[in-house]
Amino acid sequence: MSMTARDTRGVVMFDVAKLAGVSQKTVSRVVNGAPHVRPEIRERVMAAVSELGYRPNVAARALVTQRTHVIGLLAVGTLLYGPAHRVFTLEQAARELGYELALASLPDISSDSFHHGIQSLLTRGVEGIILEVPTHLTDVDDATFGGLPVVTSIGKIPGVTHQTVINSNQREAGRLATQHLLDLGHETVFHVAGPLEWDVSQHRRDGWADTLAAAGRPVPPELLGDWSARSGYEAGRELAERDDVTAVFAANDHQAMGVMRAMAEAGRSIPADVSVVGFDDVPEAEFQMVPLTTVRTDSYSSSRRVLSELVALIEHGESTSEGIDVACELVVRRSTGRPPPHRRD
Amino acid sequence: MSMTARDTRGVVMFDVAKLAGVSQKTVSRVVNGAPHVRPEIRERVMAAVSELGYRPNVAARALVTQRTHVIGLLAVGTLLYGPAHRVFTLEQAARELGYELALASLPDISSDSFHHGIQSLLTRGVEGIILEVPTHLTDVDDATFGGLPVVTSIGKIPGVTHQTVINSNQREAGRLATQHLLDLGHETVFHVAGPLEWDVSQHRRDGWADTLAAAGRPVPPELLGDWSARSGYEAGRELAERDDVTAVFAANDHQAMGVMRAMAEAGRSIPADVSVVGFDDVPEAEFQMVPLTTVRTDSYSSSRRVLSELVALIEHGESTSEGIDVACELVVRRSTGRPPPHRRD
DNA sequence: TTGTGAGGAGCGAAGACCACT
DNA sequence: TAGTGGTCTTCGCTCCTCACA
Repeated sequence: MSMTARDTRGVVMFDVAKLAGVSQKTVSRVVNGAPHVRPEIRERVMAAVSELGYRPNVAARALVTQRTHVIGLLAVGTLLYGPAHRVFTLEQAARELGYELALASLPDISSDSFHHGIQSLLTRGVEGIILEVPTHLTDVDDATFGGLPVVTSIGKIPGVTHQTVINSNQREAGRLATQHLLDLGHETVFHVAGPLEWDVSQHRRDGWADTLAAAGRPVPPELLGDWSARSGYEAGRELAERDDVTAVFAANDHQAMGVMRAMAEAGRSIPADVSVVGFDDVPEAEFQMVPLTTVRTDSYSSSRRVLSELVALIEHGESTSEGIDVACELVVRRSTGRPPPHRRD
Repeated sequence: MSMTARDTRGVVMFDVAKLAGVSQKTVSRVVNGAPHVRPEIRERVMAAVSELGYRPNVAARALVTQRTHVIGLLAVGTLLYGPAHRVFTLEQAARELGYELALASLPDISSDSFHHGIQSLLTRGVEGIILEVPTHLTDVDDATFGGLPVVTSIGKIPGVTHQTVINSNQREAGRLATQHLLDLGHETVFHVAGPLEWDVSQHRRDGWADTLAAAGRPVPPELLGDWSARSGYEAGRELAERDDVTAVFAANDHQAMGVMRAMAEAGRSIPADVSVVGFDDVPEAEFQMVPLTTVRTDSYSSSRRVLSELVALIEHGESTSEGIDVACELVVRRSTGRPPPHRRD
């Protein structure tokens, strides 16, 4: 008589022990790969485990070991390419290190939902927290995170001790994009920023502004987008009205697409009349009707760094390194070129 | 003397009880909103809870209640727009119903990683499973899922009893797209399908083929993509070589973008020479240099349906409904138009 | 002695049951 | 008798202690 599926639920260690003719403790040893078990007995136990379809109860284990092996991720804007991509690479990195990810995606950028999210993670028993939210939300102290280690790629959080900051070099990335356009001969570069509540927006913008300033060029006021192609389109329409716009750096690829669309609609051709640079290198950027020049960051290795930092903090209570820099790279395609030869003064 | 952050970890119900001057059981009642507690005592307990920063231990609770309130999601291709979007809408829907999502994203479409994923979910103590993977992987029976309820939008799984199938109408969607192109006067429609291991690819393709057949039109062999813009581009280059191609239906928007790129490169203009329809209505589809005509499905309501089905199965052991249809809608933009007037025979 | 196994306590919370009003 | 609150047991597992080769 074989077990039915339903029965499987109720199989506990004791049942396995009984079937294998050993003590429950021995089963525990086998299941956890502990030493001091004769190979013969080990096999007998394993056989009983698979015969009964035994599966250890994580709740019971967590209760006694005081460990959950769960890492909390607090994120915003998970419907956007960047954040979504980040979630999945982090999830994969977590799995590789023997942890699971508990996701709390905030519905909006408010202090309320931030604290809600944190509470929810703490309640779920996470052992560490990854913060992928704007720092300005984090008017907090150690108590907010229940003393857990915190890792973030968005900048140092004042008042929190157990934290590591991964510098993903957004500023440098903004510099790369801008310098590329200047090198092509553009007088200056216009910028369609992301929402300024996001730290990355600020960093990319700062990189842009710094580069222009360093080159002694005028720094035009930036336009603001919300990461969407629509917002890029709207900004693009404004820019298309001015005939001194020959180069635009958008804070992400989707905004850049919107800019390109607006330019096309206004009869400005890309890159002959206007050059456009994006950010993210989304997979389809290369296959736009005008392939998009963009900046790519190594998000995989960044995620892996973030996670190994956090795991080190959790398991040894110490950080393996201080600031960590992640590489970024300019990918030049067809949407950028020399400025048009004839320009009014 | 206030508690430090670290101490917060060790606060248990008994501590709260002591501080409030009641029994542990009473604290339990208050925390769980159980009746038979005087308002006065309730408040006293609440005060103690927040003073100590008490937070219930999920593991202990799960152990005794035999409930985890966790739903498992098995998904593939989570880096793609469609699946990623689905994960986040499902996660939100789960939260709304008081559950959490445990995500297992498969690294590849193999039977091995499928079973690994399932095992991982079962070990995590999920109470139900959402399957977002190709059905052909599921050569399984009830035992595979530990007798847990299963919900899927990809089609009925043979051999599994506790399941509900949400029909997301992919076939109808393929029909919509194809009929739109025929209505515009195109002789026939070419198709760049997704990987045929994915059920949705098959359904969309079937909808396309059926429509052509029903209209008595030739059904050209479909080209195969892998969901990426690159694969769309490659298919597009093949199509661009033929001068009888005036209409293309791509199985997703990114493939459609690749097709458009290839056409542009070959000097075929859109929609004057070639019409292109995509699928998904990704947010940037509207803001492509030629805004993309596409098919949109209501993924939010679909996710909500999937989840409420599963929760009903978990909590009452029964399905609230049989097959469920989810709406889809054609969004006509600029990438489709009448076929070019002059065509060779 | 040193491996190898068994027995018992306890993790934190909830439910059955009992004891007061 | 109802409403309130407390006591004791239990969930499944791991660790500590101890017994046996």
